[in-house]
Amino acid sequence: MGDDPSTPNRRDAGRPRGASVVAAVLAATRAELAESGLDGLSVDRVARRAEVNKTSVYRRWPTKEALVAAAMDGLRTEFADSPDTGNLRDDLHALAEPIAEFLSRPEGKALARAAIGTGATSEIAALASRRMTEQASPVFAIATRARGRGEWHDDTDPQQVIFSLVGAIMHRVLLEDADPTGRWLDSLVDLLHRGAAATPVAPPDRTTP
Amino acid sequence: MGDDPSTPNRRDAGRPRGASVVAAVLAATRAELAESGLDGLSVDRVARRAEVNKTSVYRRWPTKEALVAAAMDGLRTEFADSPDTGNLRDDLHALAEPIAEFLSRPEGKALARAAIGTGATSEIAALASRRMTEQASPVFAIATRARGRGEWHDDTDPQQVIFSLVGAIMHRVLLEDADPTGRWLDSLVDLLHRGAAATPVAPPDRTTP
Amino acid sequence: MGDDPSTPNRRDAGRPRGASVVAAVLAATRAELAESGLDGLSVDRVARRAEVNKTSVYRRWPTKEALVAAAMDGLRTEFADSPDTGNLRDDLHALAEPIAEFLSRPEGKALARAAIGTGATSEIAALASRRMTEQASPVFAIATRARGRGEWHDDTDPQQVIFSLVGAIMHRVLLEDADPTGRWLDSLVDLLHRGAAATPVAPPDRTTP
Amino acid sequence: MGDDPSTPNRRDAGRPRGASVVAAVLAATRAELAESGLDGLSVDRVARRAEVNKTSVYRRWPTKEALVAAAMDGLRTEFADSPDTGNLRDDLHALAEPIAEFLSRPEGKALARAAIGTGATSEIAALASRRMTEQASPVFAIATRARGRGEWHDDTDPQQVIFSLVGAIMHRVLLEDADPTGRWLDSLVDLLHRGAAATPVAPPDRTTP
DNA sequence: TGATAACCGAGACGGTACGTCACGTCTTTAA
DNA sequence: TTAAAGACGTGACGTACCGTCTCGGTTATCA
Repeated sequence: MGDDPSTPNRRDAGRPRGASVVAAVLAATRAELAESGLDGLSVDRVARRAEVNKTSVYRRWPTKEALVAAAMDGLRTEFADSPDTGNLRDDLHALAEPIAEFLSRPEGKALARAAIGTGATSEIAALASRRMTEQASPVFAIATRARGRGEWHDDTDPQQVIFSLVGAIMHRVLLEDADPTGRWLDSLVDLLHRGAAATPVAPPDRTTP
Repeated sequence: MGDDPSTPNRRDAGRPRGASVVAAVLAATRAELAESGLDGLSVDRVARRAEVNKTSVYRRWPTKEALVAAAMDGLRTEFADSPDTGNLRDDLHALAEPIAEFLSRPEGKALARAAIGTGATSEIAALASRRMTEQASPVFAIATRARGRGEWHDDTDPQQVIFSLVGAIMHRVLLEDADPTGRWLDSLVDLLHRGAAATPVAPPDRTTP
Repeated sequence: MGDDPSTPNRRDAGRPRGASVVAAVLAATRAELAESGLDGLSVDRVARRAEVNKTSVYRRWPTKEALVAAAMDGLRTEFADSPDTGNLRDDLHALAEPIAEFLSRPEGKALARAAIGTGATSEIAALASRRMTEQASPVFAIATRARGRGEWHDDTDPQQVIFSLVGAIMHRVLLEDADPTGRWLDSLVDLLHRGAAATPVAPPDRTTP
Repeated sequence: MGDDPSTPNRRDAGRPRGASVVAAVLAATRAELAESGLDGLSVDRVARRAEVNKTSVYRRWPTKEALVAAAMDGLRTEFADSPDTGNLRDDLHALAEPIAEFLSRPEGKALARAAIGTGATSEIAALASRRMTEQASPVFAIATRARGRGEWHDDTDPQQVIFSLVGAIMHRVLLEDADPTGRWLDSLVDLLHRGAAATPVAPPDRTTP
């Protein structure tokens, strides 16, 4: 006794949490979310589906929010790096494409719905925002490159471009229930490209003399 | 059976539905919606708040959806007529402004959240879409006028302009929890104006020779 | 309108309570009590057994105590009138017999256990006391009659006689798990009769000269 | 595994059981029992109060019953020897007094309640019976002495006297929530003394010639 | 004017889910 | 081996809403 350096601040005592439980619950949560939406989501059913006890769910995730957020956190789509295609239009398209893809998937839709449905202050919305920010960050690099090439309109806020993009896609996916397919997305990117570009842009498919 | 003409085909017998009940319930619904959001909404509480019996609520609106839709139907903002300002940019701004205003109000937010949260097939989303369509319809007139003046870019789909506008505003209001204020909205309209316009647009504040 | 005397203080509004529910629940409660004892009693199980919803149970009986008390209230054994047999000893026996019988039955045992187990201030104990008092009241009549015949010992408190009687029976039934059968009860009554009587008492079966 | 003397034939290896754990747990159990009664008793709370782990409780006492029984076993009141006062009445009083005293104390009450509440077949009831039997055993000596003095009524079963005594006290303490005070106890002993005695007994305060 | 039919308030009812608590078993690390 | 720590399945707790139902009492309209 005395200045015992090995103070028993045992932080790793006790039976460790079974990894399988976490996985099963989160998977079940994602499945339920995709099927029934956020407010059709019941902890009881999630637990039943994961073949895990309700208390085991509550032990880790004290609120439904936290559970959904955790489930969504596992969705980390790898859409981080958008390549330098050499021109603004294709850079924007490369940025938009994985976002559209993500929001087309049931889980992506569910996350978006949940984020919007629960309000801006919710944990879920925060998560979604974080995701979006991660994804949106390349837009600054794109803008910088474009500006270097004289392609960027000075008055354009890069964030506004990306948010318009995302907003339009969300509108299409969540309210119109339509897919953000290739042609549609092309057209949208063209629209915003013209808005962001310094000079008039030739129509993409018609050859200019 | 029988061709008795005096058969009591009385369709309008009985005590008529009190109008006050409708008003009270819808008002209570709107209030609860603004306070607690869509899934914090309980018929029991609405009825209690309206000082009306639960049965009287269910008699008219069989589902929670229908109730919310009816409540929202009373929101008819008068944003139908956008004037002809003589140029595309201001036409677009005149179109965007009331939308932004509507989505800033608590009830507007609530409607948007509800529409998105309940899924694209829901009655509420249908209502929201209808509202949006009503509001968006002038965009075709705007496009036609602009085309007449040689201001409209041929490849631009008017719908896509309006949906980008709405989507960007929704993103700002519902996810970023920020107001779509004058400067921000100006900037957004500029962006989309440039996208929709046939020719390069001079920066709004710098005079070009 | 005006001074309407028939003020709508409708006490009988609403759907009337189904009598069958009450009966089923109380029966189930008694059965569970007899099987599992007081703290083996679960509202969940009672409801399941009665094929009634849990909420329907809670609607009427807010606590487990109240439920048990109500169930026990249905036990009103008809042991109110003890006849005048003409002598003290038989009067006492006539008083003791139905008590012993009641405490031998499973429900009687359960009530006694519950009353004692939950503490003297509980609703159940109050009920048990009431029952006991109802039953014990004839002891005063018995004492009065006996005093008239010169059979009652002046210093004896009638209540103490009845409480000794009940206490002894409870001890036998609840702690020794033995039946208060005829011979044993005879003997107990004899003991207390001698204690309560003014003069020495001859043994019941041996003839005195 | 040869006969290596230094082979750890460790029969006493491992961490020794801390004696303090037992004491702490039993003390906590008694405290909780007195506070919350038998079914307000939770192993979790006991462990927390004793600042001991739940596991350590279960290691020693596999059931709640066993725990309570063990806790009660520490109550050994020293009421074993009742002196020979030379007459039956005072012998009985000397026997009754410590019993009444024990049942007045909170722990005594708790034990009695627990014994009755858990049913006759429970470990606790067995313990209580054992206690009672230990305490009651002198009644045979008392009866024998009284019979020697011609004071004992032949038909009286000594056990029945003691059980009536105990039963009456329990009734008073557990159901009436009253103390078995001196005067009341005197009166009870008188009643049973008269019942047990061979000859009529003079009132204790009036002198007979 | 009176029957008829709908409205309305009140509340019972069977469900489902909520989030919490205690149980007793188990698995792990530290002493 | 014991102890502390805590995960885990089980099951009950008491509450809140859901949507349906059965009542009694109230208005209207129509015969």
